[in-house]
Amino acid sequence: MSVHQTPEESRAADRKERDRIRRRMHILAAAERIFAARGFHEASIESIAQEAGYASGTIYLYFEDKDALYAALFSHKVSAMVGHVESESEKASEPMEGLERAVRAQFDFHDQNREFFDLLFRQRQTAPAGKSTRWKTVRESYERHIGVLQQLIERAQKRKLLRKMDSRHLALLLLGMIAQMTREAIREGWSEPLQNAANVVIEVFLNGVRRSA
Amino acid sequence: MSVHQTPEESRAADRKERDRIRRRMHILAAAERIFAARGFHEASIESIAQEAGYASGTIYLYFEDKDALYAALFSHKVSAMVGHVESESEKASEPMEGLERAVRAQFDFHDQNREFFDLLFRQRQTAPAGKSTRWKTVRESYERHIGVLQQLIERAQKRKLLRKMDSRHLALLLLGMIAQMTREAIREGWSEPLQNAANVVIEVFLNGVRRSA
Amino acid sequence: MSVHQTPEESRAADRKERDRIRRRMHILAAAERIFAARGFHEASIESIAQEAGYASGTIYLYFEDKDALYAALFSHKVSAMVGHVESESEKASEPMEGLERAVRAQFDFHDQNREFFDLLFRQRQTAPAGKSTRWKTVRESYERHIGVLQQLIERAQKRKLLRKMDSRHLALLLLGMIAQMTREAIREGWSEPLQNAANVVIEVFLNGVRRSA
Amino acid sequence: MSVHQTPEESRAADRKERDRIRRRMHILAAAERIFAARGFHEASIESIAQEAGYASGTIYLYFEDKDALYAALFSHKVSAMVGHVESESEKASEPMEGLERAVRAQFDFHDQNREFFDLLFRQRQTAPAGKSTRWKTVRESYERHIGVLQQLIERAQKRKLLRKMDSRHLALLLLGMIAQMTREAIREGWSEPLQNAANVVIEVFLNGVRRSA
DNA sequence: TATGAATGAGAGTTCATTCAT
DNA sequence: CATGAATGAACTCTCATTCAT
Repeated sequence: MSVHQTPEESRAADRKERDRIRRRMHILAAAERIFAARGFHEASIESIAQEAGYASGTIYLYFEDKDALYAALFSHKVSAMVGHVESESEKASEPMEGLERAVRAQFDFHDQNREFFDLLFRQRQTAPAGKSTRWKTVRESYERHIGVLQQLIERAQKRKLLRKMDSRHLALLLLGMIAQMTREAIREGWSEPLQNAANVVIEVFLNGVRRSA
Repeated sequence: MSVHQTPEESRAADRKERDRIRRRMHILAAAERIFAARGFHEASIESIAQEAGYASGTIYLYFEDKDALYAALFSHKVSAMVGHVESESEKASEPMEGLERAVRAQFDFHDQNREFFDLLFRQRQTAPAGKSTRWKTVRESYERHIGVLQQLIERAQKRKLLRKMDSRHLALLLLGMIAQMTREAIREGWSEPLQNAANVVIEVFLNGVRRSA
Repeated sequence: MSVHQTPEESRAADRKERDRIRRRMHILAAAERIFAARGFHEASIESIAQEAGYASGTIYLYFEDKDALYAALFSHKVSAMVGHVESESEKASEPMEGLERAVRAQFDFHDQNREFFDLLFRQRQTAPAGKSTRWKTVRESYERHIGVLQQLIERAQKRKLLRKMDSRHLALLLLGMIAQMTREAIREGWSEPLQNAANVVIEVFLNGVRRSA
Repeated sequence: MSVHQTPEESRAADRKERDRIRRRMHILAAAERIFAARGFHEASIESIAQEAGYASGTIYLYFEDKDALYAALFSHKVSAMVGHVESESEKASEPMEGLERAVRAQFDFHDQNREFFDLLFRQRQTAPAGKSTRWKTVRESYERHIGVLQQLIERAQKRKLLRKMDSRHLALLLLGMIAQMTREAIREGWSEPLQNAANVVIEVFLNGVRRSA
C-alpha cells in the first residue's frame, strides 16, 4: 500500500520480479520451439502452455495475447542476434576481418536457431491491425542489424578495401545470401554446421564468381 | 447424352471449357491479390470470393478446397516464372549473357508480381497433412528453377568463364540476393522498377565487392 | 391461349402429359436407388439427377423440392405395396388363406425392394415443418395397409378361426415381425429369398412357440 | 506437475473427474432429447448445446465430434437396456418366466425412453466412413441383447417348453413385435404404460393367434 | 424443356481469450 | 499465482435451390 519500502520488502519485490522474468523466459523458450515447428497459426496457445508446463490461462499472465508472445519472441531473438553479430565483429581490428566475423557470427547464430530462422524469414512483413507499435521494436532491431553490416562495409569502403557501392544494398545482399543458405540447410536437413556455407558466402561476396583472367 | 457430337455441339463444349478456364483464372487472380496481401491464414475464402465478384460457394466449383486454391496459385506462378526465366536466358548466345538475362528476367517477373513473391518466400516449407501430392509439382517447379540457373552456371564454368564452385550453391546465392532485394522493395514500397537492383546483384555476383588493387 | 382445343391439340396434350409422367417415374426410380442406398440426407439432388441422366435443375421441373421427391417416392411405393398385398389376399377364398397370402405378398414385395424397406423403417415419423399435408397421403396409405390386414384378421375372428384379440394390435405385430426379418435380411445380406422367413412368421403368428402338451 | 499426490490432491482430482462425468452425462441427456425429437441430421450441435445450457464449443470438450456424441448416446442407452433386460430376466427361477420378465423389462425400458427408441429403430445400419470402430461397441451391445433373448429361448427349448425353431429367428420376432408396439405408442402418443402391449406380445408369441378347436 | 453455374444459408469445428475458483 | 472449463466469433465447406441461357 505504501510507496515506501523497507529494504526487505524491496529485496522481496526484486526477487519476485526476477522470478517473473525467469518464468517469462521459460514460456518464451517453449513458444520458440512450438512456433518454430509449426508457424504462427498452427501453433496453439494450449500447445505452447503444455510445452512450458503451464495451463493455457497462465500464458496470459505473462503476455497480453498470442501476437504479443510472438512479437516478444522475435524481439528477443533478433536483439540477441544483433548483439551477437555486433560483439563478434567488434573483436576484429580491421573492417574486413570484422565483416568476415560478422558473417560467421550470423551463421553461428543460425546454426543454433535453425527452426527459428525458418520462422523469421517467413514472417509476415506487415503487423496485424492494432498491434503495430509492438512490432516496431522488432523492425528497429532488424534495421540495427542491417546497420551493423552497413557500417562495417562503409568503414571498409573508406579504407578503399571495398568498392563504392550502395552500402545498404550490399548489406542486404549479404543477408539475402545468408538467409538462402540457412533455408536450404533447413529444407535439406543439413546435419553439418554452416561454416562451410559461410565460407562460400564470404568468398562470393568479396571476390565474385568471375574467373580472373 | 450421346457419345456422338455434331460439330456445333463440339464447338459449344469447347467454349464452355474455355469459359470455365477463364473463370478459374479470374478466381486465381483474385486469390493472388488476397493471399499476397494477407497470407494464407488471414485470407478467408469469403474475401477471395468477394474480390472475384462471386459468392463463397462458387470458389468450390473451381477448387477442391482452400489449400488446393493456394497450391494452384503457386503452381501457376512458379511455372510461369520458370518459363519466363528459362526462355529469356535461351535468347542469349553465350552463358554469361544468359545468366545476366536470367537474373534480369527474374527481377522482371518479381516486378510484375511483387506481392506474390513476398508470399512465395514466406511459404511454409512443409505441405499440410494429406495434401502433399498437390504440392509436389510446386516443389518440382522450384527445383527446375534452381536447375535452370545451375545449368547456366555450369556451362559458364565449362567455358572457364566462372570459377569452379558448387553450382547449386551459387544458384542459391543468386536467388537469395534476388529474393532479398524483392522483399526490400516490398517492405519499402519502392516505386521504381527493380532493374537497378538487378544491376547490383549481377555486378556483385560476378565481381564481388573487393576493391581490386 | 384458348381454352378450347381441337382434337389434335388434345391428343398432343395427352401425349405430352404421358411423357411428363414417364419422365417423372424415371426420376422416381433413380431417386429410389439413391435414397435407398444412402438415406435422405446423404442423398444429394445432384446424385439423383445424375442417376436419372438429367442435370440437377431438371429435377425441380418434376418435383417441388427434395422433400416432395422423397414423399412422392414413399407415396408411390407404399401404395404399390398395399395394392399388391390387397390384391394377393383377395385371391383367397377364405380368410386364413388370405392372411397367409397377405404375409407372403408382403415378404415378396420386400424381397424386390429390400433397400427401400430399410429406408421405410427408418423413416422419420414426423413430417418436416410446413410439409405435413404432403405426408398425409403416405400416412393414409400406411393406415390402409394396416387396415387390409386388420380386416382379414377380423373376418377370421368372425368365423372363429382366430382368437378374439384387438385386431389392430395383431396386425401391428404381424408387420413388426415382417419388418424385423426384412431388416435382418438387409443387415446380414441374406441372399436367398425371404419365403423361409415368411413361413416362420406365419407359423409363430398362428400357433405361437409354446410346445403343445 | 508432481507424480506424488497428497490425499487432498487425490480427492480433488477425483471430484474433478466426477464433475466431468456428470457434465458429460448432462450433455448426453440433452443430446438424447434433441436427437430423439429431430434425428441425427436435423439436430444441430448448437441446439443440443442450448438444451444443455452450454455454448456450442463446450460440447467439443466432452465429445470428439457430432458422430461421437451420437455414438456415445447409443452406446450408453443400449448397454443400459441390455443390462436391465438381462438382470430382470435373471430374477426368474425358470426360463419361461425369464422370457416373460425379459419382454416386460424391455417394454419398461421403452416406456421410460420412448423417443430414444424411435431413434434407435431408425438408426442407419452402416456407420459413417472412418468412424466404424466407434460403432462397433454399439453393434456388439445390440448383438448381446439378441443373445440374451436367444439364450432364454434355448433354455426353454431344452426343457421342451418351447418348440424347436431357430432361436435367433424367434428372438428377432420378439424384438420386432416389441419395436412395432413401441413405435405405435410413439406415433399415437399413447399415454398409458406399455404393459398392456407386453401382455399382448407375450400371449401371441407363446400361444399364437389361432383359435384352439 | 433442360441445363448447370451461381448462390448463400447453415452446418460442424477450432481456438484465442476470459474468469471464477 | 495458476488453473482449465467455458465461451463464441470466425472459419471452411456443403448442397438445396434458382434462373439466365
